[in-house]
Amino acid sequence: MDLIKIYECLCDVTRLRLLNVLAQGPLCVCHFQEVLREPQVKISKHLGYLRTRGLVACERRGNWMIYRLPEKPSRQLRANLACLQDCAQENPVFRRDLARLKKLTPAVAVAAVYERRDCGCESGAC
Amino acid sequence: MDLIKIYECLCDVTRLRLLNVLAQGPLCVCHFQEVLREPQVKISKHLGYLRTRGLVACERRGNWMIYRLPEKPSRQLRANLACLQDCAQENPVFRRDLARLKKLTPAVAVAAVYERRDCGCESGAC
DNA sequence: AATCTATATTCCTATCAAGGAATATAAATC
DNA sequence: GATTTATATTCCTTGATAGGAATATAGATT
Repeated sequence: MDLIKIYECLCDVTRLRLLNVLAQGPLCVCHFQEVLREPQVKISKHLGYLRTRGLVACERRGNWMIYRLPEKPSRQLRANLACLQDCAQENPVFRRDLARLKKLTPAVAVAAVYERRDCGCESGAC
Repeated sequence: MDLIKIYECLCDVTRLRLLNVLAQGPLCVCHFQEVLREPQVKISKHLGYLRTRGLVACERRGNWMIYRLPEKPSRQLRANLACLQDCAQENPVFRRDLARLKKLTPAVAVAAVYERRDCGCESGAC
């Protein structure tokens, strides 16, 4: 049952945080590391988990791997992501992540990161 | 994090089915067995799992144990139960369960089962 | 080609959950 | 009090997952 797969993805804090951040727009792994303050393995593994189950998509750009929410999520996924957004509002952990996300690109709107055609990393290579 | 606990409860088919049925009103274990067509251990264990995590409450009435959704669910639980209801609509498994539930008390509205002050079992003892 | 950077994978260990068989408990009935 | 009915718990095995250390890969840079 698809629904189960979705819930399995949602029952880990790290994955919830990833999805919550992704709701603001695509992001590369190195930025997730900064935003969540979690080790690379952990971030990468959980993103992989979400990817194999269709909750996120990704695309390589240079060295960077850009993750995003799927373009056409199923009704069930859409409903649950919306519910998560609702529930995450009041939670300090999620709010802190979003605060750090905004700091990542000072003076630049969060959503604009990828319109600049790089991932925001220093080298500007991507 | 409370939210995680909720999602952990939701990532098992049997528990989803139990919650879906409970959304129609309280029910005793023996009726869950009939509705889900699953063995007693399985039903009882999953209800216990849900109970210890606060997703259902229960009350003994004679030999029967009546389970119900909590009277004052948290905002997060409310949101997720509503989301589940939404998602379950289109799923044949859930629909079949509800169909069996209705058959349990022929000529009686489902919600009326407990207003009759018994659990609907033959002996009428509860 | 050697190196660097970003990301993924492998290997390990520990924990948890599911399912079933068997048994225990608790209340009702005889 | 013995039995029956409804439900819970224990014990067992099996499979899944999380986390981290170490290593591999893939692309960019020099």
